[in-house]
Amino acid sequence: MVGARQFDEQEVIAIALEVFWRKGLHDASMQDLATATGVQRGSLYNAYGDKEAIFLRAFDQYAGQFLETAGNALTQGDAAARLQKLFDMIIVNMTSGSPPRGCLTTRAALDGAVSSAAVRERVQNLLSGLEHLVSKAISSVANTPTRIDANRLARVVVTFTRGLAVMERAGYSRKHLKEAAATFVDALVGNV
Amino acid sequence: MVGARQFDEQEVIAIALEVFWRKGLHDASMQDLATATGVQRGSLYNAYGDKEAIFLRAFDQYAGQFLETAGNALTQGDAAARLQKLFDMIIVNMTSGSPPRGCLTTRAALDGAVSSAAVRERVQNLLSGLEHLVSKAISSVANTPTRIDANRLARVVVTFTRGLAVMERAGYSRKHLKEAAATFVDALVGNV
DNA sequence: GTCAAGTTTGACGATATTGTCAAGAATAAA
DNA sequence: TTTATTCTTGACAATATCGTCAAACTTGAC
Repeated sequence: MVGARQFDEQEVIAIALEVFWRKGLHDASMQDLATATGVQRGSLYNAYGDKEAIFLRAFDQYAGQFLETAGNALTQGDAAARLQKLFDMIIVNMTSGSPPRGCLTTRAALDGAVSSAAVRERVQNLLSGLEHLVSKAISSVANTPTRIDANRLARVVVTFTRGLAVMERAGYSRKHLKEAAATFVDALVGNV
Repeated sequence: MVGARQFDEQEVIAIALEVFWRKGLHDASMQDLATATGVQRGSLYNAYGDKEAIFLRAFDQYAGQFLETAGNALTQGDAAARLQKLFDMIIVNMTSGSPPRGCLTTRAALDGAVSSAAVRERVQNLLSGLEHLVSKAISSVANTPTRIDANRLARVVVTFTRGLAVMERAGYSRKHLKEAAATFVDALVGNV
């Protein structure tokens, strides 16, 4: 191919992910991305079309990593331990950095600029993917009789993770979030 | 007082509340507020100073109504019934309108423009106010032995309400949200 | 080396939004 | 009715975006 691209796409998308994570899809400008990546605005437009396209690439990369990590967290121990590990992972994920960067997915879901069907779809896919993992993890624990349907329970768990993301933005520390998650697991276990 | 204000402040704030509810603090412009209220931008600047000041007035009005309604929902029946009523109220609140307007508080918490300490403080106050109401409602139910501390449980309940708000933005219908809330209550009750 | 194709660059016009201000209008008090 | 005070109005400058484009540049293929 002639006229080769002058930048490393992997790196640019990775940096864009950080920018979106910090500022959100709406608040991150093309100039922000250009400055952070060292690639001029015009080049980014040429390579990807628009900001949303860059976001979608970054989000897809993030979603893959996230679901993989979540899947790993959900493999060991009984139902309570699995959920606890999942929450630990998610809470660390959203409270890392200084200041904490929050949850990319939740921010994307709430972003006013999400008139875009594509972004909404990615968010839904990630959440339903997580729901599926949780449901499998719960129902695959051999000796845990489930009074409540695993799918419904999984939806509650996913919804609670979203709640944690909001509470983080409201000012809750990692410690507070972990305490809330522990209480949640404690309240559920033995009654499912 | 000479040079009297030409508009009804109550009405302007009420309309501003609707605009912020629809668009969020960040996305609603002064021009949006001017158009919706019929009051010119200059007059709004003169009367309130800036957009955030208008938001704070609108939010304070909203928060008062919200907590009052929440308090009413939490007064009848056993713990499960009270929580169920609270969730019903909150879900109806966030799924009203077409398209659904979502949750003002959650949007404010996630809004990128919330570098403002004042807005964050209002959000925290509303959430802790709700937490307090829930805690009181749970612990005041006479014959409900609480294995888990009422305050901790209340925090979990509030966190879950925030999760519902996110799921609504992700595309969940009123029906889906009610089902999730019912499952949540079902899973908790009998194990608290 | 030459060349064609894709990439980069810097500038341009178009919008949108903010906050301010001077001049005119309206009002309640004297 | 006069007057002082406050409000309203429309325009202004300052930014910050976006998306586009022609010209220059780079690169790999021939």
